[in-house]
Amino acid sequence: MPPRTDFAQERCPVARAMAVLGERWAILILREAFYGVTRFDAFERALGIAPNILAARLKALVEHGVLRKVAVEGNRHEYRLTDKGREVYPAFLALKQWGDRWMALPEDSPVGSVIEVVERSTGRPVEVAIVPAGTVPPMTVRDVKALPGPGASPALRERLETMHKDRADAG
Amino acid sequence: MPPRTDFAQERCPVARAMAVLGERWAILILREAFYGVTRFDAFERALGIAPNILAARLKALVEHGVLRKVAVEGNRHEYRLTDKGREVYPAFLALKQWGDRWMALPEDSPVGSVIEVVERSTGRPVEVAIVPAGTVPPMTVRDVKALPGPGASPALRERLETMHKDRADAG
DNA sequence: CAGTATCCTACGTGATACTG
DNA sequence: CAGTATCACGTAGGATACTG
Repeated sequence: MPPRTDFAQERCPVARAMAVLGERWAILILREAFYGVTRFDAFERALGIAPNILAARLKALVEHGVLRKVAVEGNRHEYRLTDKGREVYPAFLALKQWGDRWMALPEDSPVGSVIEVVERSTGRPVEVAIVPAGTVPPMTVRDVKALPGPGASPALRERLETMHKDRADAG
Repeated sequence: MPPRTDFAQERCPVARAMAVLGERWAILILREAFYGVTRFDAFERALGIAPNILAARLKALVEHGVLRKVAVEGNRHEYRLTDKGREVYPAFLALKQWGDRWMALPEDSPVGSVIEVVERSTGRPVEVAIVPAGTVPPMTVRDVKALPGPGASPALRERLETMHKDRADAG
């Protein structure tokens, strides 16, 4: 039986990226990580994912160097973003932008997206764009903040608020 | 058996995006489309994908409105990018950038990436960046050109050249 | 709290052969 | 050329129960 082609060995960097990020849950786990989640059970509840598959996905992400597993007091662990993981953020944001624009559901609020991402220092909304290399100051996930957009549910609103409080910086 | 959770119904736009793009072959099919491929057998050869699965993936992409199937003379067809499909490009480029930086293989040329994307009008290399919304002129896949980078194989070089010749514009 | 351990199923994938 | 038709397989995903 031919094993499915291993994209990690492909020449194309996008194929290799998808070997890590293309798995259905990977990006959603990273989404939570970007929003500040670090603990197993927090991922579990936020995603509604079975613990066995969450464990498998986290393990894969750690093996790929996107997250690191850090022991904290009392055999607890935290899953923290690495630099490699943090740099997924532009791709993530690009996907969010595309999803907002092109994958809206009929029942979605017409007024706007569920989450708005703004520059942390100025509060201005940000976007992902193709630009001539080196012409704009680099901005990372650390420079931005997720705010509840017009379409956000009360539950999401609360989640985002508690997050910003907890956030000591999960570097 | 509970069907796997349908990401297309999720609240998160990224989840919905991944319902379409997260499937392993989808992005690679789009890669070829971005590089100008439109015909079934051209996708088949470029990707080394089995015809049945290519057919299934193309069908899904058409259903999602990312490609359109256009009849041309002599029961031939072309798969052309829609606006929705073209706007995947920033996300694609972001993934390429990340793959180039973080998923390099040991045997990769240390000198640079296999494909370099440059602004069509000026020849300057481009990149994807997070910017304050509305501060840069929007650039699309039509404004850029893929060139063989330092690490490109002769075969790839030739593919890119013939592409740029063929390219009448697959809108 | 942070996972393992089982068991199960559907689907994405693959090879190959065939058709209008 | 542009696919469809079979058949088969592995594995991500899921439910649930259990452990240090």
